[in-house]
Amino acid sequence: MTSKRSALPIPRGRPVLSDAELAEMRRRITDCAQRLFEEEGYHAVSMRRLAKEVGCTVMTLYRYFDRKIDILRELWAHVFVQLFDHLDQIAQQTDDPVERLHAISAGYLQYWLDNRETYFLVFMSSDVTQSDVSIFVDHEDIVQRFALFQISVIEALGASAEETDTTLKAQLLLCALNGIAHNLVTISAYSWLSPHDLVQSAVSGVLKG
Amino acid sequence: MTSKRSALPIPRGRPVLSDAELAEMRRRITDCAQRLFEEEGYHAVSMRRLAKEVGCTVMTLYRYFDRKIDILRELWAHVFVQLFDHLDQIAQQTDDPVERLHAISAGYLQYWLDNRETYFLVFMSSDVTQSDVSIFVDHEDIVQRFALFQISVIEALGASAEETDTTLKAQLLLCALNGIAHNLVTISAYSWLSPHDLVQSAVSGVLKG
DNA sequence: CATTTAATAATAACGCGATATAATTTATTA
DNA sequence: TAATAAATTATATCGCGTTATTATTAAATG
Repeated sequence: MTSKRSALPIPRGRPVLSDAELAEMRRRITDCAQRLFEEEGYHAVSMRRLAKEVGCTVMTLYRYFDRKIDILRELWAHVFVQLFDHLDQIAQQTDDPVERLHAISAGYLQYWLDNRETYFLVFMSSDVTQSDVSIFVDHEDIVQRFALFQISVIEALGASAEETDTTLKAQLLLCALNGIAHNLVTISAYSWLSPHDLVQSAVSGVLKG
Repeated sequence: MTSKRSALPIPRGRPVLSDAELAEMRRRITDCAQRLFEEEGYHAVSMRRLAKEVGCTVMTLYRYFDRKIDILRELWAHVFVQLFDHLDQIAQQTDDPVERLHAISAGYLQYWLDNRETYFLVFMSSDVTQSDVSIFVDHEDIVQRFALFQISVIEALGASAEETDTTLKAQLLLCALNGIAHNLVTISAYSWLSPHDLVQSAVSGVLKG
């Protein structure tokens, strides 16, 4: 069936933006935003300024994004793609499963320590008032890539792995890594032990605990 | 020696605010701010509004605090005092060191899960631009109270404890707990396993890893 | 081409955090 | 009490995110 039963409303006037057109303009905006945010920081770049750089009005920005923070959220996907591409590369460089788990864990943490600004943008820029912001809701494909950790945990545990066990261990490892990153980045004045030792200990705890 | 060698500048006019006066006014402001922030949220309360409630002008607020966020930072100390008073109470309820470590760890996490808004205020309200904000720099007394975790780790490990080892383990445990809290609070839409299991696993990993 | 409808621009406005400046009040000394 | 210097007020300003309104432009149809 290609035709509907009831009469279709005859299209008049300028048509609504196609998905492609919509995506293209959103891409133009986020590309520009990414460059500016990285160069000058999220808060330093105003919507007025971004509009000028994109070559449109502020109102047009608000047609494609409800809020400024939504433009940033769009960039988070880019960040995680880059991060996990990097981790995949690391994972390929060793055949020993335990060593591999250590390597990607260390790589994950190092990424955030090497990109503090990005960490702030991803994990600390949500508005306090909108409490229930969940970062990954709109990006199922990104969530999928976190499976790398559970897979690596399973392989590192070998035959001794149980189903629910590995989910728990993988989630805990991720929480621990995020916690280490968060503390080292935000409470930088405190005399933390080396990231290397903390990661090593976290992985060991997951494997032996 | 009570007198200085060079001539003291003769004090004329209204004297500078004493430390006590300064502290009192700061206290008046933070008391009022705490009430308002808890009732309506940090961003919902403007400096103009806060000034009106305190009974002064906006300019006076800015005399006692450089920025709005500094008023909030002052409240963080209150939060941690309350939290650790609670944890001390928990710690007293059991004699078994391992059980005690589990209990305070669970209590620490539960506090943040029960006070999500507070968690946001403490851990997620720093401005992205001022990257190097370290939360605890000004509150050495608060830092001290985190020693509860290392002490508990040492007691739980018993004779097998080594010096540097316990520092590492205590730091890792705190990172893991903060990571769990952060993930569960901010990425609430994801299907995390239960906080109880995550904490239990984190503590086990620290003790056995 | 005329009509229609969506996209965009242009403009103004609101409350916000923050800053600057000029009164005015307050608490001290001579 | 007069002079003085700090605290405070009053007021204006700035750029910000965001919203609203109105005019203009662009792309389709008949």
